[in-house]
Amino acid sequence: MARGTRESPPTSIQATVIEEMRGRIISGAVEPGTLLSELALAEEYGVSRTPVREALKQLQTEGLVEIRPRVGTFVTIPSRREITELFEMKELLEGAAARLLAQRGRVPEVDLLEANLRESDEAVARDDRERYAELVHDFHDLLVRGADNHKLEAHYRTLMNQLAYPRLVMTSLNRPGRPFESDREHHRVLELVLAKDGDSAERVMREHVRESRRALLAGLPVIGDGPGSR
Amino acid sequence: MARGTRESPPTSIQATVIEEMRGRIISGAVEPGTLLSELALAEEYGVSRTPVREALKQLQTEGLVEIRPRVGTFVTIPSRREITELFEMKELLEGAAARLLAQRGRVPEVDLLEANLRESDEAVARDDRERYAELVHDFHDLLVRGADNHKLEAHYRTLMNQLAYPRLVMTSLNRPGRPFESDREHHRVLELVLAKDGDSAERVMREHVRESRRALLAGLPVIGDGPGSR
DNA sequence: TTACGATCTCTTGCATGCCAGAGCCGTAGC
DNA sequence: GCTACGGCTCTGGCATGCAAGAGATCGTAA
Repeated sequence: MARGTRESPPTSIQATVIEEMRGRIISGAVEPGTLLSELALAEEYGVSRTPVREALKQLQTEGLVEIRPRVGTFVTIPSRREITELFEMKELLEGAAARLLAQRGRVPEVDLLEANLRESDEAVARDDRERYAELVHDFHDLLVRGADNHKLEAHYRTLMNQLAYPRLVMTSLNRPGRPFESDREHHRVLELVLAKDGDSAERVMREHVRESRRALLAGLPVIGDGPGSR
Repeated sequence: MARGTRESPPTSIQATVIEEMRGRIISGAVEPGTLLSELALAEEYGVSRTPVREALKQLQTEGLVEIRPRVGTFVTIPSRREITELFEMKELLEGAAARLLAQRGRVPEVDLLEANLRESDEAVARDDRERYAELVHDFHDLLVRGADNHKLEAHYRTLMNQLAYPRLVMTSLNRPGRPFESDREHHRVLELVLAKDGDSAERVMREHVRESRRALLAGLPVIGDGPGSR
């Protein structure tokens, strides 16, 4: 599954290729639909096709590329349906994370979340959307980590990679008033977590995800449906 | 992701190996901890190491095997912690599936679920635990499919494969009275789905999963903690 | 001008060979 | 008897070469 961090010592070639390519895809450095030739990548990285091939195969299972046998490997173009599904999963998993975190009580992640919100308030106050986007990312990341369920975390990361989320956050934050609302919603969630009210924390977190999705899709150009909407 | 079914025409060698090995692992035909040598498997299937290697790599991302570089590939031994996490995810995803299904209204899967419960009642009545175990599996499968969210379904399948669930179901059903309770809980869930009460369907489904987990762990021998509990 | 077809090129799938790291086992020294 | 060391064997990591399928392209014929 998506291991965004960790493991620097046993840097096998394919692990390097995986991280590199994953970074390019989720950052948008390579456009969806782009052909990723094994040979071209191998030459670019100065390695043989084998590790590249294995890296692409893993990225396929992560849903980031699509390997069409004997044709080519392409950066996945998410269909509208898939995006909807991904947001459903985001809502689901983050909601669950909020619940689990609330059940755990005061753990280090909660302190970090409080610090995050303090800085978020400042960023919103001075309308620093760039910085606030980072803080939003950190907030959600901390929440999921705080749930202390590695499976949940791994699957969450995989799904968010498919959304290429970092690119999208800015879109939603550019809507007037959205940063302020977002920040307030974060506060409500954390309050409920501190109150150890798992049920409510989950519910409010879900609402927050739905709101952010709405804000995002409203500011997004229409995306052509990919071929794979069944 | 785990594609349990589909895709017979483009049967590449590695796809064959993946399905075969996955089947062996989740059915318990190979013990957890077993060494899976690339060379041995290649000879067994009469192919070269390459497709075997790629198959094992995919099974690793599915969490079914663990590749220790330069050492060997082993069937994953889930730690107690991982099992707990997997059940948390099961509760989460099946609960969400129940909610989503309830929102969809009367779809074909609902009819199939009703048929499933009719047969389940009979199986329980005549104490046919073998058959009832199958029906339980179908029930949960239908529920998740009925949620009509491919991402949810794919991740659910992956997680359940890690649990090697089919092997476990019988354990819980051997507890006196458990089949009857289980069947009744299924009925309650479906009733709420039919009433389109998503909130309650999710809540009851979660309770059901927790109950089945309890029944299962109670009848299970203590498993030694794997090394990989971080 | 258009439609069809052969060919040609690019793609991945698979086989094979070599290499380095890890672990094991036997042996030698204490 | 115990410990430490050295080689041996097994493991996967990687490089490379060939084959087959898919798609584009260009020429030819209607």
